[in-house]
Amino acid sequence: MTFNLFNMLNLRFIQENPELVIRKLRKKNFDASGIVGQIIDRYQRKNEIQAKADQIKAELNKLSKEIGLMFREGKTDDANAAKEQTVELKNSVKQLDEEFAAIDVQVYELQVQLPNLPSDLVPEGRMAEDNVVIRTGGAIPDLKNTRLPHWELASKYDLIDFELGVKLTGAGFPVYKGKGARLQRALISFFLNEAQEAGYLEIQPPLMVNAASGFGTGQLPDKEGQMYHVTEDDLYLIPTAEVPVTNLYRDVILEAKELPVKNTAYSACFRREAGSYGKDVRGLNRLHQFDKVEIVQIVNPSVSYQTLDEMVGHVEGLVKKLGLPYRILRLCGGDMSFTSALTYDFEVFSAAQEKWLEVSSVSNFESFQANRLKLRYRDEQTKKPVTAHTLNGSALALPRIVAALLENNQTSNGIVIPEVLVPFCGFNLIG
RNA sequence: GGAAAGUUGGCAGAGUGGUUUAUCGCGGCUCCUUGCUAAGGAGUUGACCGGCAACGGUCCGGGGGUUCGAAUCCUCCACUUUCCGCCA
Repeated sequence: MTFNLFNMLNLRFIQENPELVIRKLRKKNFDASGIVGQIIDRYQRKNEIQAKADQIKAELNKLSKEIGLMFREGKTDDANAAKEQTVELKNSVKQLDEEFAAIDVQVYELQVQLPNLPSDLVPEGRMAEDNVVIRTGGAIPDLKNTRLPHWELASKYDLIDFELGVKLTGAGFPVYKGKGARLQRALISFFLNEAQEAGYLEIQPPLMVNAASGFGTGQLPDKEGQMYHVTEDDLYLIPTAEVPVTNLYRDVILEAKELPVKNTAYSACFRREAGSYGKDVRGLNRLHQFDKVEIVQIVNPSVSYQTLDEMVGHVEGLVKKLGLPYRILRLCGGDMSFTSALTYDFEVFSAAQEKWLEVSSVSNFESFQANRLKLRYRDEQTKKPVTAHTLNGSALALPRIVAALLENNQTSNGIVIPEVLVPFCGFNLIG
């Protein structure tokens, strides 16, 4: 579920802690030594230019005011003489402003190249194999040799029609039918109810967003190719509800007492998955359109790691209630997303494919996203705006959950529906 | 799709070239009053950048321009609202 974002570290923090930034990013296998040095150099130059420009602007402002007074008092000659003085100052300001704008772009371009700093809890490592399993739960069922993969079960019980989806749209857009469709609806309701009970406010967001929103969460400009783009109206289909929900708080200063903000949203998610064809795309394993319930929190920085644990606990509760065998991984430096400070992935075991499937990714972004979003809260003591911490996680994404449910719960009588879902879908067996 | 009007601080809403340092109000905050009492009075009130600070600079939808000086004039763009048309 990881979807790379593209936000940024605070400049002043980099300036004050260059060694720390370099050391921490080494864990993400990122050599920041060059960029950090350049940023500090450019940033310093930028500040020098601003100081100079500000000083000249102050003089100009003062002069303009005086000229106004002279005209009013009829001292036309004095005024015209003063006018001539402004010419040179204006030229200097123009030159400095241009230089400032250019260097500002340079700093920004360097700044956005730096990934978020990983938390100290992040394990060393380069790839998925280096992720650390921190917890496992549930029992892997002992299925007979007659076990079927979910795409065959979907066809056998007429739950999901992949070919019809191809006819209507294309690969990766399945059609859910009958009990297959009702199971989808039941899962969505179950996940939303659980989130509501955990204190999350339910949001029903637009499924299309404008470029400003795509930019706010960082899909743009870097990941443009991953989103479906409606060029006629310049809108993007959302790849996750995280985009509209997080953007609710773009350019917002919250009151301290409003924290924590806890939002949940169901949405269809659309991903082009460009370049990811090949293995692991069979059946429900990787789709262009899928359903997901997302949870998002905006919190005071002092409690964000506590919140992360709470969110992991929430997701763990869901997979437990569904009776699926699962494991929780703490992602290593090399496997984390660009924006995350600490990420836990949830995987469920799909017993016919005999594979662990990622069904959730829960991350603390600390202030990395909030910096880009200009999402702040007003500190109760100082009354000044402070960058908030943001976290989000899938709770949960449906397709792989369905895959695992179908495969793990198959019996000679049919597919047994987990008890928690029965009130939502109205049946306990697909037979 | 056609036409018109708009976009100013948390909200509302003035401001058509120079004490605008953006009016007044509401809301918020602080204090006072507690015989105007489901009230009254006084004061205060944004963000961003630089600076230890004093302070300076920037911001009136966005970009460009005119001017000694722009919320105000010119220009391009975006968005919103209303009416007409269409329509779940």
